[in-house]
Amino acid sequence: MTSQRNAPNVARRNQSTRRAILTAALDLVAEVGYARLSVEGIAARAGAGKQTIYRWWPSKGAVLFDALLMLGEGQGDRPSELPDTGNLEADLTTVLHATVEEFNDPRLSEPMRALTVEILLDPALAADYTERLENPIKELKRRRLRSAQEAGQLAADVDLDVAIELLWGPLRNRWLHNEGPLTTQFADTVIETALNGLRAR
Amino acid sequence: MTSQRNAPNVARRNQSTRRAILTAALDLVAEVGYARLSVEGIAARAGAGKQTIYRWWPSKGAVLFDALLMLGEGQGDRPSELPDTGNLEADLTTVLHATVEEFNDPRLSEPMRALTVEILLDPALAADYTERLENPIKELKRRRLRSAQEAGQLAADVDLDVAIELLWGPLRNRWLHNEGPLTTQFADTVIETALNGLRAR
Amino acid sequence: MTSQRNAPNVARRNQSTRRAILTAALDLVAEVGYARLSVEGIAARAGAGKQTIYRWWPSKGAVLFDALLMLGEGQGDRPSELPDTGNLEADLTTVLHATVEEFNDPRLSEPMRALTVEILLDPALAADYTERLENPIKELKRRRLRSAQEAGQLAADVDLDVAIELLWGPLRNRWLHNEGPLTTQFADTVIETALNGLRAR
Amino acid sequence: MTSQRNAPNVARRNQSTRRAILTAALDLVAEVGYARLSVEGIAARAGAGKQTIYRWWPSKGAVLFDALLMLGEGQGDRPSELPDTGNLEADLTTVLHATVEEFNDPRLSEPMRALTVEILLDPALAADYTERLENPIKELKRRRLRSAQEAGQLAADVDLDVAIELLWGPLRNRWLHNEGPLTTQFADTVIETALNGLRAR
DNA sequence: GCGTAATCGAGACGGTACGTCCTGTCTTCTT
DNA sequence: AAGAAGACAGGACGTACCGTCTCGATTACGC
Repeated sequence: MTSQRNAPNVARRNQSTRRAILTAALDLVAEVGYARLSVEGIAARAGAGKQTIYRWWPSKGAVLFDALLMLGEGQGDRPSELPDTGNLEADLTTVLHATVEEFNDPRLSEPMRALTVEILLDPALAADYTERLENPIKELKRRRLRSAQEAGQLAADVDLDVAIELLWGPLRNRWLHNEGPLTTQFADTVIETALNGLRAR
Repeated sequence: MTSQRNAPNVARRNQSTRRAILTAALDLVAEVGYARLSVEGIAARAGAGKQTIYRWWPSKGAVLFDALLMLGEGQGDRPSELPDTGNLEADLTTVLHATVEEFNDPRLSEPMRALTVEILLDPALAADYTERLENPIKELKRRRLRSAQEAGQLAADVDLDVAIELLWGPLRNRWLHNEGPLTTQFADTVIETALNGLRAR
Repeated sequence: MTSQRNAPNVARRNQSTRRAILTAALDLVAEVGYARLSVEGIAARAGAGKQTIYRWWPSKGAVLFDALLMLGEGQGDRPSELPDTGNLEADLTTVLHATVEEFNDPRLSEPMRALTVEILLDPALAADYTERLENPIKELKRRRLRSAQEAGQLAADVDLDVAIELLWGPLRNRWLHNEGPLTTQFADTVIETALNGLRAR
Repeated sequence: MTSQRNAPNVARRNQSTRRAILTAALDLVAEVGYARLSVEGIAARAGAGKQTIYRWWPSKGAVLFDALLMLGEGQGDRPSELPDTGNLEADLTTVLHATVEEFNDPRLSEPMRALTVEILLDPALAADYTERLENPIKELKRRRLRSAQEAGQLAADVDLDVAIELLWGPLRNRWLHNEGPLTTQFADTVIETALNGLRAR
């Protein structure tokens, strides 16, 4: 979280403590699950005082959010563009297969589910999440689809946000609501069905 | 010895207390939101003892679930079939417009969001929900789509579950994650796009 | 403490828990001293929840007060009169020697010092203490001195409250402020000096 | 190597900061009472760093002690002798009336009560206090009483420390334990009773 | 129609965690 | 070096709920 109540002096922040807290949060979510995750537990595990957590984060959800961002930074990801080989279907397959993999990795999946739930309960956190993660990623998707549209691979009158929802939504839903196994084959079916439409022709 | 600790005598159950508890749960979710809903609060509001709640429901999520079912019964809904006029697109429009309306009604929407969150956190509740609500409803959808398929309005090789996801998923996602305004126009766009597919032709 | 904020149901009070808490308070004062005594510590030692303490007592000082009263009850004391043999000086000697003994018993002395300090800081507790302990005891003293006055052993115009202060005050001060050793000999000197006065004659 | 961690260079001490801290301590005791006095609060009020306080004083009681000494210095008191007109009773009356006045002045009384409490809890502070304030003052009292003894106004066999206690104790007790109104009349009664003794004659 | 057994309201209880306050130490930058 | 500022680990505060557990006081059956 960037915005704070009373703006502690960020320059003096102890970075190793920050890392210890974020790591502890990830570890604990993995170990005991989100429902039993507590600020007290994170502080104890990190060897930090509770006040140190409350100084920098407004809620345990915000800690988890930063922890996930840290995880991402570590992997050097945050690409500035989605792949664009000129073949939309192939590129979507690449991207969604990677997503399937992430969703199936408990190290990522557990804290992401936890964060998602927290976001459903905490509008402030939701706003932060939308701004810092969802919107940028959605913009990447939008750009890729616009490029496809210009290349004539996507119908000109398609609403790109609806297209994004048709392509990425089903995967997220299966994951979040445990509505079935997350397989690359499912991703393939979704892509094909969304591109071709349901209608008989 | 048939009687167990966990087998209270349903016949003796006080129905007016039951209703008071479910009503209190709905009222409180509306008033203070899900995050601040507590069993203690429900009991106090309902003029009931906490034990009475714990005797009949395993969690506050289960109370909320029953409360929503009660809400539904009152409206005499629970149709045994989705409308089937022979025109799939028209029927989908009818159904999804009704869904839009439900999602925009705070009396239904707030407790439904709360229940959804609880389901994400509580596998036992999730199983109950899947069995008692989600599966029956999904079966209705599946039947309507199968009928369309047989009538040649849907491609023969379409996976019906994926089709359901493409048609109903975007609405639920917008609602659950507050990702945009829930309008009948959005529903129309989704239906059209899903039926026709994204591909230029 | 008798007066409570929101009057919990005294009839349902768990007496063994009450005793456990009071005993724990006494033990902890003896072990770690008053400065490090905490409600949290008492609860932990007693195997009780903190709320149980806060339900029945407004402060740790009040717990300590009740603990001391319990200690007194156990010893079957709380005499309804001070000894009155007809010989004032002898009776005062008896009483003050007993007081010296109490002050020199760490089991009583430590919690009493702690309570006294707490009373200095907490007017509500002070009022309770005055009403339930100090005033009754002072009345006993007053009665004994009045009897002596009527027997012609005390000057008729002596203010009894001042007399009490001259006789009992020095002992309490030595004890509370650690101003010297608490001996029976000191008590004797005080009695003699107070009775005879300072003036040369 | 002479310099130690615990030996700050007194010569470099910022006197205006020292005064600001002592003044803040007095102000805060007056405003919020002793129980809510905190080092943090003093530092904030004084515009000083907490470390500056911890560098020069071992406890908040010590700060309060110095603050009171500062208050005394300002009034130019610290007499080297108690008044000795040859009339003991008159001189005692003069002195105790002045004491009554001090105890009734909240500017002095509040921090003195606070300091007294702190002394009861902190043996190190108690030792300091005894050495720097109590003993010198007691020596003044002892000298005045010895002079009276030599002048034949006090019985030759009277223990001077007990006499001091009989004369000054009752006033202090009334003040510290709020045991009644502090009036010059009370002081007069104490003096008279202590000098003449309780015994009928 | 009368015990008797379960439900019910009430709420005390042992706990866990909350978010806040303060302690005493430490670090950093300023004077 | 001392000082202002304030982050930090830690401990305790007093509160809110959890889920379990007694308590009488109503019920509503089954004999």
